[in-house]
Amino acid sequence: MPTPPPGFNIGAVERETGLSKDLLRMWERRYGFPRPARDPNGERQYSLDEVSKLRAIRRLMDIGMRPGKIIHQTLDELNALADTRSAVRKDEIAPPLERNLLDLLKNHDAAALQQLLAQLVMRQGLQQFVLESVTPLNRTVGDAWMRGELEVFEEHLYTEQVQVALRAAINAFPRTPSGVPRVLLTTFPNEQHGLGLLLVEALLVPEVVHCVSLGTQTPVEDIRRAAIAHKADILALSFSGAFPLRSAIDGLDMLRGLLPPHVTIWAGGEMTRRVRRTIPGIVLIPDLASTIQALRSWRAHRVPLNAA
Amino acid sequence: MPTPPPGFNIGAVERETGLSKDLLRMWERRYGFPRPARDPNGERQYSLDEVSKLRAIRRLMDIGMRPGKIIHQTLDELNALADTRSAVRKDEIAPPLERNLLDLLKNHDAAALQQLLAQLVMRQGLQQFVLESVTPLNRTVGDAWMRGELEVFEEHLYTEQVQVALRAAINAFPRTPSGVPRVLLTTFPNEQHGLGLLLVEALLVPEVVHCVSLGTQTPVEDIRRAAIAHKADILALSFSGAFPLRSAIDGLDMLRGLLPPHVTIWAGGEMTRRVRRTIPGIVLIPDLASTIQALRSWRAHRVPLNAA
DNA sequence: TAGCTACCTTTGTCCAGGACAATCATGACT
DNA sequence: AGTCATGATTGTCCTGGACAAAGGTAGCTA
Repeated sequence: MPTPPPGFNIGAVERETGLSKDLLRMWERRYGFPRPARDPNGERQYSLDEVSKLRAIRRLMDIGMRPGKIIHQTLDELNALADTRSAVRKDEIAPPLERNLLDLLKNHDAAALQQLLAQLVMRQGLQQFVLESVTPLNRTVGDAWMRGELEVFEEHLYTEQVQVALRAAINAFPRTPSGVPRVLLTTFPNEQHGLGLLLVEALLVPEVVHCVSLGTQTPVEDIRRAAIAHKADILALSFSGAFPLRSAIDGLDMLRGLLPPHVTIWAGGEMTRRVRRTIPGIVLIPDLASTIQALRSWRAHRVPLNAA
Repeated sequence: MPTPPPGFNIGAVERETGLSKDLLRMWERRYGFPRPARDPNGERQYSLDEVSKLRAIRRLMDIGMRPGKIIHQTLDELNALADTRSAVRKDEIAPPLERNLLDLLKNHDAAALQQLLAQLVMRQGLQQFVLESVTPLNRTVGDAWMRGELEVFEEHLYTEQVQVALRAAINAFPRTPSGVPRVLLTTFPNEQHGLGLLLVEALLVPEVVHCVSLGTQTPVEDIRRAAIAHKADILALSFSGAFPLRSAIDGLDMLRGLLPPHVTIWAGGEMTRRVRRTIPGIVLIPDLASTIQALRSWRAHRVPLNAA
């Protein structure tokens, strides 16, 4: 049994793209794409090309395009479409940092990568590191992966090394159990990406905020209990781009009803860009920089109230 | 519109319990549970009780029970079942460290917990900390959680804090890019638990080993590429107790075939206790202490060969 | 005793195709 | 400009059938 990568079954594609099985079948029925091969057992076998195109479509939908309009374009056309979106960025001089990073990743030089990140933290300070280095680097790595320029394991290595650098830097700050506000960080079930939590923590810790992270995938009911048990002032939830919008909004609505009104709820991460309307009682954090604004806003409104 | 908690639709239950929609419908057809009410539109509306019981079933399945055997028990009986499993330990005198830890967790005192762990690392050194403190504490927390004495979020907090302590301690060691052997750490897809990787890394780093971790869930083909790209001497894979034995063995066999023979493969974690026979070309690491033995063994056999 | 094989049972995922509600887009009307 | 009705688009849920993968057992053999 030498070669494992002949095709993806529908479950694998669901995991890879974040598009539900039902939806994949529906698109096939309605639009004729994707039209995967079938294995001897009649089950769909998606090719790598199909999965790549699905990812590209997913990405464009995340920024507001409708599937019916783009599903029949070729992968190249879709990439071109995505490019026009970020044309501004493209025209800039290829930033040396990004190139450097990609080179290190492709050479699998973990040590040098680690050193580069540590150096950046030192030079820029933690907050600036997050806002000005990690954010664009994430984007670079994400784009490169989308285009198939990076292997999965190379992207894993990057994520891991960024986490190491962030944890180290966060630990360098003194613990502040008396910090205000008290922020509880976690994600909903089925959200595996914890990097966002760490990024937010890295932004807050220098502001003398008391952060408690539960890691990823806490059930809603347990989030409620945790927020109360930890006397959280703010509950910060992170959602990756692939997170189903509907699930997120339902869960947020439910949480808002379950928690006392003095607990502020923040919802951040890639997914929040897809949210059109405002969600009552929820503060949306569409990008990392907004985290600090939201914190300032909380302090302006809440602290005087409590102190009075 | 505050929150109507009358029922969960099937998508919500999938999120809450991690059981797929297909599976929920299949259980209803086959076992008659859960049998949710229907809304005016004919769609399933699961009650909170049903969701709670589903969660309990899921927990027991995670430790190896089969759904058919337990699905008709009441919620109380299920909790009792979880109890019997750790009855032996119940009788033992609870060591003070364990009691202390559980108290801190139930008081949600993240700061004190953090301090306790940091103190233990200092006092015992990293390796001893892992072997003599973390291992029994993990067990304590796991048992308490199974018994329902700990909330999910309390268990999450513990895991998170241990990770913080371990990362900090690992970072205190100098990077050793020239360390030998070179160890690559990761897990198979569908294995979300990464704590085991960190524990192994914590044991190896003091031995001047060069560790590169890819985090969790790397596809087999990418593990192969990563091992080659990183020139790994040892590939260390971690499996939690719930990991399907068959998948693990197949994956390991395949990897063994894909990798050159001079790459040693270690398989560790709870799952390995269930492995009866030996797997050709794979070194089983049934407990953490064996990691160090395996390392010594590697050094005894391999280094002379390479040096010769 | 330990390992293997064959066979039966249990369990989870996939399939087809129908239905329908929520969302989006458009255009007419105030 | 804003608001409302209308029609098209889009995603989720439904039923009930099929089947393969994993677990478990018993008998055979070294």
